[in-house]
Amino acid sequence: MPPDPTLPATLSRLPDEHAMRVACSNCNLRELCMPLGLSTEQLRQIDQVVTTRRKVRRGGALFRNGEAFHSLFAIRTGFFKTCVGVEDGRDQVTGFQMAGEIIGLDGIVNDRHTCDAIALEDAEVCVMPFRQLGEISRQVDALQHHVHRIMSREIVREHGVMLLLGSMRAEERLAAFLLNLVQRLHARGFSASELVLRMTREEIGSYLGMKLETVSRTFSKFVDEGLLRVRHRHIRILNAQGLRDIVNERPCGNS
Amino acid sequence: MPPDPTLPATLSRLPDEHAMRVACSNCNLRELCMPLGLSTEQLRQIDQVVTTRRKVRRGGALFRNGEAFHSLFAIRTGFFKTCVGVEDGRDQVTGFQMAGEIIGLDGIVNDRHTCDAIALEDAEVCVMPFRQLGEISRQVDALQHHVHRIMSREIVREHGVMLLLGSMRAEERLAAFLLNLVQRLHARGFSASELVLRMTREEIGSYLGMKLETVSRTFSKFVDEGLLRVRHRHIRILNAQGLRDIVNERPCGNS
DNA sequence: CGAAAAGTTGATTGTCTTCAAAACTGGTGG
DNA sequence: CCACCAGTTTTGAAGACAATCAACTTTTCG
Repeated sequence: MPPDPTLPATLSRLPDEHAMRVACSNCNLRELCMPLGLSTEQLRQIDQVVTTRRKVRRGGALFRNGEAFHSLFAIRTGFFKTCVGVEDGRDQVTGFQMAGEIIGLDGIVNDRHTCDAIALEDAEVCVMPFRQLGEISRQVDALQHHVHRIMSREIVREHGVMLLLGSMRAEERLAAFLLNLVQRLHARGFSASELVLRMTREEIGSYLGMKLETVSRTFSKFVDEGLLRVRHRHIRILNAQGLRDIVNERPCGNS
Repeated sequence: MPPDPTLPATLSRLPDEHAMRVACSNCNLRELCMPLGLSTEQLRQIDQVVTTRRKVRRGGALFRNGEAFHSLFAIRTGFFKTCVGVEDGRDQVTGFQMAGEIIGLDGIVNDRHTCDAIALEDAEVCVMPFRQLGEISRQVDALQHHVHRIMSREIVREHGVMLLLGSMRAEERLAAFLLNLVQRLHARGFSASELVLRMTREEIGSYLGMKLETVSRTFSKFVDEGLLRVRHRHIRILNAQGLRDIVNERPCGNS
């Protein structure tokens, strides 16, 4: 099946100025996307994994449910959400992705994407054709293992989300969400206590399995308790330990 | 790393009568675990992926959170649950696995398992040392792709669970769960309308993010509505379309 | 058989959703 | 520059759904 022309993901592409010269070996995000401790020869091979880059405007789709799968994408800049939609209108955000993270793993199993990847701000990604990735990972052990680790990490992350959705209450969910977000941002050189949300309350709610009103109320509650300062999408964490306590303290020892 | 003797998963091992002769090439489950359409030469190589088998008694652990990761496991017989536990006692079942399914993918990322795999009935698994799997998949393209597909399938499955946990109500969750279970059993030659649950109401509840009482009540409701016949763990589906309608019908068109 | 585990059912409570209204934000164009 | 509008966010009140607490039954297994 050719991609549906009524929903051209290409609309969201910015004009590629020129064929952009890309090389992982020079990339400052390499330590996030690629295995460490490679020889110069291996680095040279790795450079062949990424052929091109692609820009996606805010609101645009990197790929959509149903589209043919060809490549994984490494996020260079910007912020994405992935969501699975159901024909009946139900919609679930399955994750938020930022620089250095890999997106598109869902498409491998059936050569077809099974979720939408939407840019929450103007973004640029490295395109990694999956065929080439497989070929080169057959030559570079470290790359093969790296691909396995990335997929395993995603599985483990989703276990965490299942724990969150299956057994936490609204406050615990939001606290865990904020701590996770700020920790990932911190690992990328941003503040450990301040963050700007790239997503709406509704998107947060969809991810956390709660309604946008509940998200908003819970933010307000945290503010009242002196845990956060919230101004629109700008969040400052005033008491990180307090948030951690909310996540970990079982209110009454139940499962 | 040798297995930690303080947490001997080996306790649950049944005595291996002899070194069991194992060969995927003769296995009747091969089509579930392994790629299709292999040459005889490739089949010969694949036979080296599985070195041994291992038995696990009902209630025993195939592996536990924190144990060193060495191998993936293909289930030959029996039924498992995987669950992530938190020190504070919270516990979430992340999946139920049956014959032909692969278990242990969570351990790849940090060379350490991050969940428990517990046998819900006496079981036997094929041990696939991950190192060998990587080596052989470098030689057999189809195997490499197969491993990628297995991991991707798990990611997609978990997306489905997130959708379930994040946006469905109790009845929808249980209906979806039963349909999924019976569909997988049917694919293995069992009835399309009858099944025996291997897990308790509490385990179902943990997986579906609801309490055991709610699981029980929802079963009763389905019985009242003529959708099921339930006797203990023996379930007969009387109206599969009715269950599908419950999953798909949005009660009032919301998200 | 007897004890422990698993399952059912009822009554009550609590959390989150729903519905509703108002305030705020940011971008557009007069 | 300001008014305006759509989208987003906050907050309140009422209601729904599932959790909790509790009692009892049934099943399983040593």
